[in-house]
Amino acid sequence: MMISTRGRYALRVMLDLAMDETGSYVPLDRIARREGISEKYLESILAVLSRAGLVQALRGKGGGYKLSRAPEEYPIGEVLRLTEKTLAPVSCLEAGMDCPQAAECPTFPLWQGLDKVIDEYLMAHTLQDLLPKKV
Amino acid sequence: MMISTRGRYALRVMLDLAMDETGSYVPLDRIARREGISEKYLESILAVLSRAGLVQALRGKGGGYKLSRAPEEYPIGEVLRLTEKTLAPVSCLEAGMDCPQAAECPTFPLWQGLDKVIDEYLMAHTLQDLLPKKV
DNA sequence: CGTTCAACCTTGTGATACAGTAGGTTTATC
DNA sequence: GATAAACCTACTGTATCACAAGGTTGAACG
Repeated sequence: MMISTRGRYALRVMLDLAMDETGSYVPLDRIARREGISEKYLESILAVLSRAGLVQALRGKGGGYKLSRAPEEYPIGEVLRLTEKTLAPVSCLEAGMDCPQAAECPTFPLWQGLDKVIDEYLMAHTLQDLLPKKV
Repeated sequence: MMISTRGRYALRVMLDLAMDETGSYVPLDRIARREGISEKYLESILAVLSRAGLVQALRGKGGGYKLSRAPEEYPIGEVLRLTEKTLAPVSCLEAGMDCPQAAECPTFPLWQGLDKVIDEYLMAHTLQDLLPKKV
């Protein structure tokens, strides 16, 4: 499968933070408990999200994590691209790949098309779309 | 990535056979040489395709493999589904999974949608679409 | 100033899948 | 009966995943 636990956790954590009304920092252990995810593993995921600026982190007492933007400003694809090694459906399309036989490979256009379909889908939805609507 | 060398090889082999005009059986070593794929590894892939009836195999002298249908009757998705462990983008959607929390999981519909998009794409194209058109 | 809380950083580990290898067995054809 | 080919079983090195352990730095509060 293409999207591992890592990426799925990342998405759930972002949603968790988005649902936190208060706007103050939420500590790691509370997120982990709410989502039922291993603290230590979650830490490594949040580190990435924090370094990339998707969440703001604050150390020390009263610290934790919170979103740095509004939920509708996070395309799902952006979250996943950070936490997954790649979103490409085949290795031919990965970052520094540039297969030299791509030009004459009869299957290459197929993979490009698949990649496009996936990317468009993931970039078309934002965190906001996944939040339970309160009516 | 979601589609491994295994599935890509399978597709290339099917195309290789589709381009073989003669209609007679093509031995493994010739396919392997033409496609630049390890003979032994390819063998395990063709075994699956043969057992599933996508190709016909003949043993002994003059034997080999050939397609059992016309190229336009092979959706790409069918070939890949056989050779890949799964085409599901997340483990939540895999065969005997049925995550018990699926109902309340806010991300579940997203994965269902992604799965649908991928499946539709792969089932909409056939081997025929990938054959170089002779004008 | 020192204690506490919490993020940050480095390292290790068991399980699994992937890609390929090795060698023998059966089945057609000539 | 020799040969060509598919078929079958088992092994191996590499990499990634999902986590665990333990220590370090930094912010707040009494």
